[in-house]
Amino acid sequence: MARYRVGIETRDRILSATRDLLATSGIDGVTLRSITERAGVGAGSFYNLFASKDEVVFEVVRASIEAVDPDPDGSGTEDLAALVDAFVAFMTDSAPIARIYVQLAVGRGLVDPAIAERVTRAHHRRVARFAAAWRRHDPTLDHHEAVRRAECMLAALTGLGISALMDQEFDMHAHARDLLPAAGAGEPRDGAGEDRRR
Amino acid sequence: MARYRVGIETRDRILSATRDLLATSGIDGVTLRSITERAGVGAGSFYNLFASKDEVVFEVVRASIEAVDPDPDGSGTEDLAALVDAFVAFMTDSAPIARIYVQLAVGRGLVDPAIAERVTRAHHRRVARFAAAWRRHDPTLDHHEAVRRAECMLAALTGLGISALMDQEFDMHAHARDLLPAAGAGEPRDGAGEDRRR
DNA sequence: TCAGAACTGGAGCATACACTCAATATTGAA
DNA sequence: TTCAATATTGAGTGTATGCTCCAGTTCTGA
Repeated sequence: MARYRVGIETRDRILSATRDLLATSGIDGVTLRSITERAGVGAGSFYNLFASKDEVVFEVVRASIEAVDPDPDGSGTEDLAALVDAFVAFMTDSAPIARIYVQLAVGRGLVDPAIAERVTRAHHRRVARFAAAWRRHDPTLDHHEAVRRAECMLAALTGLGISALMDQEFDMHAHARDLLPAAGAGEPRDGAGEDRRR
Repeated sequence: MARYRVGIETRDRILSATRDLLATSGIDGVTLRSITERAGVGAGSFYNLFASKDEVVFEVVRASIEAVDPDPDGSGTEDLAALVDAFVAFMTDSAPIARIYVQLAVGRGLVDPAIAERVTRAHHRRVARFAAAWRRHDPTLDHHEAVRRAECMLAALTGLGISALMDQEFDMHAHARDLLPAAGAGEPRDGAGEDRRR
């Protein structure tokens, strides 16, 4: 059944109230009451427009993550530094959204198989992008080694991101830079093989 | 106040019931009711022995972490490999409890300041231990550089641990080994920049 | 103009949860 | 044996949640 104009406006108000609450109070700050109060709407109106509370939360998070994708077109030419910078930018510049994302991915992904599935798929896409960038950086790497380095790099970035979300003083950017291979060399500074400098 | 023998036994039953529930049903499966039912104890007895539900959950997680500590007495002689192995052992061998730990630390630590405080304190202790091990490994490192390496290493381990919890196929041990400095060398294989040695 | 679809608020439902308390029983040192 | 300290019980309290229901209002297009 087609929506009337007022219905669409109400829907937008609810989405925007949810977005604000997620940013300011985290995932636990979002209750049906807080949403409807902030949106200035009754519970009945809410359920006239959304099937459940989760539906509106997922919709907001989905839209927010899409909004900060560094390469939504998938042009596939970005280098390692750009990928790392994009990750750092998401974690630091979009901290409130990043916080929600991490809470959903880790806090609920470890419990809810449906969420785990979504998170794992996104993770594998990211690993593939990092691995491709590794091979552009050093064409002698075989596939497995590139994937391995990508996984280690992403793991380190994830851990650093969590540190940054926990501790406002933490300089994620400085730490993340050290994960990159030394400038001009074909060798990584991070977790690869032997000590090549001797 | 000293406990009577029966009180200590009841306490043990509660701890063990909580541990079982955490392992089998995850953090959401642990309610006061489920704990007391499984332990065969009234709610009042529970609160005679523990201040809150959280307290008993934290205690179980703390004990599980301590159980894999390579140097419980704090003699300060453990090397990097032992620390890394302990972290990996906790994440893989005690996966159910590790899952709880990560959910608590990340899922709730990003929201609840009291939990954030605990997590941050534990994190700093861990950084200090890793940094000390770095300096034992390579006495020429200055304090800051050792801390930096410790932070990067722990961040990477955290990220790898999350991957391992999400994906049962993920070989955390293999990845974690690559974070260690090459055997016999004073140089790290991981994210330590060469530029700092000039 | 107006039928009927879409929308509205908010009281109230069912449920779940952590936690309290006052009465009663058990323990163990002296 | 005494008795203060400790342990135990479980119905009850207070609070919070997501969601339903529905009588009344507003909107829209034919």
